Amino acid sequence: MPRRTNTRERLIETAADLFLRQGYAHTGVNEIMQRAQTTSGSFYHFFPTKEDLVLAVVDHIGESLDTGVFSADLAAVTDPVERVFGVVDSYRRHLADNDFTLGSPLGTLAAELSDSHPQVRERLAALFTRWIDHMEVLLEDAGNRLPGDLDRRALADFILSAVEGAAVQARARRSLAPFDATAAGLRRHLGALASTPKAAAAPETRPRPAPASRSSRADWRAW
Amino acid sequence: MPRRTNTRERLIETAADLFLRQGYAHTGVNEIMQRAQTTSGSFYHFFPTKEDLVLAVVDHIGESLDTGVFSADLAAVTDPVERVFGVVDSYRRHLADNDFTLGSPLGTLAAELSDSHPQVRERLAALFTRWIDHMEVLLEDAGNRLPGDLDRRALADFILSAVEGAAVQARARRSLAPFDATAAGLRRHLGALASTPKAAAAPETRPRPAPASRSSRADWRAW
DNA sequence: GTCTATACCCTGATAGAC
DNA sequence: GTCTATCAGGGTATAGAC
Repeated sequence: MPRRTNTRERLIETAADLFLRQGYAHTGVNEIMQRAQTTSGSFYHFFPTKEDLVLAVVDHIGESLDTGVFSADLAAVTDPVERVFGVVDSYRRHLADNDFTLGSPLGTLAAELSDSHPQVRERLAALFTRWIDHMEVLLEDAGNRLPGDLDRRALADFILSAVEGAAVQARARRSLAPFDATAAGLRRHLGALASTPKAAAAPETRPRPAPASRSSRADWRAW
Repeated sequence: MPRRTNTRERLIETAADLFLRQGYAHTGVNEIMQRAQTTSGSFYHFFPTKEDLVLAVVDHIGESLDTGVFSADLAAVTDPVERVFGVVDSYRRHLADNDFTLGSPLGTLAAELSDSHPQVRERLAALFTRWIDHMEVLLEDAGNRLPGDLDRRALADFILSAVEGAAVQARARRSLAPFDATAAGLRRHLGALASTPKAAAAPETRPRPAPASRSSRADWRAW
């Protein structure tokens, strides 16, 4: 008895999981179809080609950025700088909860497909930019706790690089140690930047949408 | 007239180039053989399986770490902290010289193969560790220019994460801007750590092997 | 929208002469 | 150590009934 309502979503989520685990090229459409409990007819009804599927996967990851990592658990944290580390911690949980079998969605796909699949690369580049946009807002929100002349966008680039690299390193070494060392480095870095605290100025708070009901553990598949 | 002396090396170098460009799974042994000007008989004489080849590629990258990135151009720089940024800059040149078609050797292979190819993952993990070992030595060499209680190994982890992540990001965005922002972040970070300069103490110098003759531009294939 | 059956190619790998 | 010829299997994708 085939589920007939959400086949497309099942395919996308199944593919996302497999692509992040084993890579795009190493994952056959047959495997995707089997795990998603569908057949060839359905698959190619929704996705004319395998590349169309990975594009949909990237879009799916993009949607998940806003609804998951950027808001879910993090909405509860009011301090903008702490929200930065909320994002960092969501990467950490992603690694630990899956026992290092899943890489960072953006970084993993980017590493494999940046050169050979231009359309994928473009969309991933756009998502990296959105990640930085979001981070920049948080750093802006930190207001006078960071130096006024600080290039917040460059700092966001730096944070993204550190987190993505930490994820790759942690996965290869199967250890959270390099990730934690990286996170500690970022903390020290932001701490040093804020080393001229304006007499512990009250943390900036902007009106924020009410936190959505959230699961106790944010995992990236549930983004 | 077949070259009969260095077929094995040609195969390894050709494969390394292709794996870093397009990925391991996306690169067929046929393509490798053609580009290396060899045939199936030779290939399987040296490498019983495709995975044996990628293991050899990883070992090759490992050798190149010492002979290339870690020593070539950098041996000329005496200041240990500047040598750290010499390594960072070798990543930058690697990206720019190849117009973002090649990723970081360690990070690219790790991202694709960490979960599906345990042996590859193990060797890459060992190389990451060696990278950090090397970096740690440089940071030790910096002596009293860095705080005595600073965890130099953790700092090395942080630097590696930042550089690897910056490479992925730069490749996806086809821009050096995120890389440069990351490098600038690292500079600021090390600068802040050394913000208590012991009245500009004379830079530590340790006896160092004479710099080998070096090409004007260090590219990773020539590691 | 989903099913079955299948085309067709390219993949990694082998055999055996030279 | 290198060559040519070839295999078996899995890869993506298609056709057409329901």
